[in-house]
Amino acid sequence: MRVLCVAEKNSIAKSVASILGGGQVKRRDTKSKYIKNYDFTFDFGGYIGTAQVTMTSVSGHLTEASFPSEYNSWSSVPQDILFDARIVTSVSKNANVLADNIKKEARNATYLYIWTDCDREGEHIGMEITNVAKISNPRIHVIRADFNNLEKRHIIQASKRPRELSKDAADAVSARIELDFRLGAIFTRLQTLQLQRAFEVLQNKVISYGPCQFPTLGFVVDRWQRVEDFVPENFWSLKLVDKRERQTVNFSWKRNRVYDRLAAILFLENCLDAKIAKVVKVNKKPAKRYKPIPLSTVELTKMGPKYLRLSSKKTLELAESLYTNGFVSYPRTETDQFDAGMDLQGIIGKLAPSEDWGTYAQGLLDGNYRTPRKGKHNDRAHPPIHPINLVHRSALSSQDHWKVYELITRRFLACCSENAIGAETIVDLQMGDEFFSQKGLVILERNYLDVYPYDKWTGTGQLPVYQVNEEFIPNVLNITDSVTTSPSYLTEPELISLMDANGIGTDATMADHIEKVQEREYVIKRKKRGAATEFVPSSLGIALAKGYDEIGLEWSLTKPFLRKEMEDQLKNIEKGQLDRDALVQMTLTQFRDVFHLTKQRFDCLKNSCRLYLIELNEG
DNA sequence: GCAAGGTC
Repeated sequence: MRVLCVAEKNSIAKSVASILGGGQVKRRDTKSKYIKNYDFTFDFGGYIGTAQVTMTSVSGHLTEASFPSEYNSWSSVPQDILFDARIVTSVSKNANVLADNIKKEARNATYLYIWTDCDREGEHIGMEITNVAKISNPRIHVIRADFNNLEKRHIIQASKRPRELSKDAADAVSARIELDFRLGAIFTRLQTLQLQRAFEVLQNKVISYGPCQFPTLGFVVDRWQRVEDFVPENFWSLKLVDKRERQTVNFSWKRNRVYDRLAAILFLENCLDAKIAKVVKVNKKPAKRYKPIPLSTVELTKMGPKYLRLSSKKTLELAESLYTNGFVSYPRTETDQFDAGMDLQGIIGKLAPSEDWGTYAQGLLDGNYRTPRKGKHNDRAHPPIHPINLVHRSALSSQDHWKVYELITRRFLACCSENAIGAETIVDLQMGDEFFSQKGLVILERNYLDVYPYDKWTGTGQLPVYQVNEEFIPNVLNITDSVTTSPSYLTEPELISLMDANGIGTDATMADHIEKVQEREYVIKRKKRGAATEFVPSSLGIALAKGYDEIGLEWSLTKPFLRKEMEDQLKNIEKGQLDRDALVQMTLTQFRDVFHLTKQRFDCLKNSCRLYLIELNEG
């Protein structure tokens, strides 16, 4: 009996082989330097029993979609033909050696045991592997492992309880692949050809459309528009100052601000008439600053730009490099909760010899350890990102590698710590009919803050003593006038939050889309004052967004709704509630209308480009 | 020369 096991990536193949094979695993090289074949014997029990096992892997998707070559010419093929042109699915160039490996290893196997990640893409990759294996062995039996972590007991259990691949999940992915491919090609060709023809400055540019890149651009343009539309407004506020015990206490007005000067004067007069302020409430309560939740990919890609001066893309790349070198766990995960079974203190133990956070880690082991908080996500495939091994900064290839490793490690230690604890005093005053209040915060125990410099919690200090019902005459009582400040342009973490909330891209691809809109010169990253960066749309980016708005589609292509709707429907396919072909046809019908209207009203895009690329640029 | 999603 021979069983061929295939995982989504080498790291899983290696781990699973070492669990199932015990110490008796033989490693064979393949023609790919990333992929190995692992041979061992294992008793699967049940109908398979003891078998000779080869465990190998692919490296993500094996195949890619393309049109037959007669559709290659942009200029001679009308774009709308691509709505129903045949799509050829073939093994992608760099996956050929992997496909050959599977064909060869499948030849003498009775079972093909799929060990891809248990998510939607993993089911599809499983189908791709199946199709390739059946070329050399049409009779091979296909089963699939149901696993969501690499704990020994769990993996052994999964090996004895296979299930079938989910056709529904794979169908959802295949719908996504077809739609993204067709629509990307159709609208990219349309926009590029028409705009290149009309504008000299665009002649060498590809004006791509993508269902993720366009909404990404849209978010940047929306914020830019809000900044453009901003009109400063005057507002007025009451200021009440009390001086006692050599402290100056600024009370803030409960109404915060009013936009009418006369109103402010009336409120002030009401206070002045009362002459004295009365303490109506003194509330002392414990205050807490919660430690962070375990680190997911989305959160990591936000922290890079925010705290490390690295782009989201670069942050993820560095984390991947740390992962392949065995320093941190798998960096592409939605999970922000640790499974109860994980030995977190064991990891802390490995971190304890460090000269950077060793003392802190030892403190956790000596009694300060607290169970991490749980976030709301669990992809049932990977744990939150955490350190695997201690590494010295001199052993890493760059300072940036160290910055990311340090962030992941400090985040992990913070997760295993106690919340920061403080004491808060809130004093409420009444003067006439108006109310004022001030808060004093004293930090009592910093706890996780000691190892986690990315969080700041600054105490405002102790307030002087106030007694309830005490009355006093304020030292200062007057009106302040100010002007509202403009919103700021979108930052990278804000953009990622918007993409995340609207289902644009996946955790691992958001950074790519952000990179892509810059590469296409739709969006420009620029430095704010200080270290931070912000995104502004280019003239071309604005022109595209405005132009599509003008066309008057029900949902503009630069808005996130279309993608969000598609995501929801993919979930329905996954649940078996919607047919794959039905969704594809429905969506293509919808986009045929979008295409014809866009083509018919293409002048909107041209006019918009003329305005933003030429006229406004000349001024 | 087109997309987005895996992965190294």
